[in-house]
Amino acid sequence: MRKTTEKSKNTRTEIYKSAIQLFQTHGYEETTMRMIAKEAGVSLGLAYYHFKSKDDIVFHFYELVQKDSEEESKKFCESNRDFRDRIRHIFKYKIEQFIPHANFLHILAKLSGDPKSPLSPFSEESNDLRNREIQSFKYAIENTNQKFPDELSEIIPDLFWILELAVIYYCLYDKSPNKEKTVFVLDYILLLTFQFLRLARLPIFNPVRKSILLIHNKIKFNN
Amino acid sequence: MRKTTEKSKNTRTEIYKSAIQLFQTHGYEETTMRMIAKEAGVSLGLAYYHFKSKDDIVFHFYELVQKDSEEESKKFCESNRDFRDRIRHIFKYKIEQFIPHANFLHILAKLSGDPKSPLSPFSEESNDLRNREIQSFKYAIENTNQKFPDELSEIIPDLFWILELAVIYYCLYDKSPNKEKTVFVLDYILLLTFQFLRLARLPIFNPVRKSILLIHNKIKFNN
DNA sequence: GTCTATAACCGGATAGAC
DNA sequence: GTCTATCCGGTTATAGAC
Repeated sequence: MRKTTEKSKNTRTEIYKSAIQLFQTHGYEETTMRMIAKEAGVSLGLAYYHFKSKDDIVFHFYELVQKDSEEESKKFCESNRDFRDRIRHIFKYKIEQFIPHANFLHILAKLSGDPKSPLSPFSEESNDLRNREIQSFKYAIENTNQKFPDELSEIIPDLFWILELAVIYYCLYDKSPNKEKTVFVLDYILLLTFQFLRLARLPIFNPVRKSILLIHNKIKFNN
Repeated sequence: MRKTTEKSKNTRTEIYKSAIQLFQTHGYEETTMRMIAKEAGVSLGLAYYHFKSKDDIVFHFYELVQKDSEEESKKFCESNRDFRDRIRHIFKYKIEQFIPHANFLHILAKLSGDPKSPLSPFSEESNDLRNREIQSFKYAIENTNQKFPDELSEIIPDLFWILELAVIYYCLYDKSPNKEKTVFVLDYILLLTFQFLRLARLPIFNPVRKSILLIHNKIKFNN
């Protein structure tokens, strides 16, 4: 499946674009691989040569979103030193990327819900994707004035990754136009998070921090 | 699809048992509806008469688990007044029910991940299931000596339901034998939860409680 | 309403020729 | 890399028996 020639790459892109367009207009389930192939002007077999399954196309969509939001967040961090702004931007940007594709986002949820699927946030195949996303949060932490609870600072990126997962899930279920419910809730989720981070530095929080560290250490989802 | 006769009920049960048994031994994907029908000694058509899809069998499994754990938790609450014990028991019991079925649990995750599926925790169809589960937590709160943060006490059942959701998800992904990783982590999750509940009653937590209430009010997943 | 039997549809996925 | 033919299994349809 190496993409050596330029032509091959174009074909793959053509198939991908046809698929996404059909997903948007007809919905995922209603779109058949045969339709995708026809729309892209190629044979069914070729579609499967480039994408090993229908789901795989959605996985590719997710990869592109991931790559894009990574670059965007890096760029944003360079021009902005405020941790809260950085975090808010990472979350907001990802949601915005989802908005035009509301018609087939539920497949993301379905796929990621299956531990066997490469799209599962805990699968082998998405290790790379996950680590890169966590890396974005690590990046956001650097060169910022934000103070973190001492022992927790190491695992803050992981915690934010989990929070992001939760927000994304909520977003996938969100039926409101332009995901406005998610956007609204997000602000308060972040408010809560930062309120909590501030309190978590207090001495009375010692046992809580200990528990969190212990749990995190046991779970170790990012190898 | 009304089950009037005893015979019909038995047939349905037979199909269900055959299916579950095959799922356990061969795995969900490897088990075909034709195999299930054959194993149950009925025609393919009849299998579809009793279950509208292959997924529907898994949904039925979840219903049974839910019903069973509801009754069990009610019974337990009658003999035990300690809130922590009650909560721990609800969580543990559910995990234990999953253990023998580790082979096809990933389908639960997949189904529930799809907002369109009746198994989705936020879908219309599972409103009833969800409300009953939340009811279990409400039941656990009654007649107990546990103190709760004032304004939060109303929404504590909902919060525990979300926590349970998270634990179940972790459990579904857990590959360790007999879900021992989940069982281990669960204790610390609950420890953390109760540490937090205790702290949440302090005055410095006023703004945090406010945020939680606001978010909960906006989300309103249980209609 | 419950059940059998069988054929057919449909679409995801694969094999193998070129 | 690309195509055509084929498989496979979930699902549906039909026609009839009790």
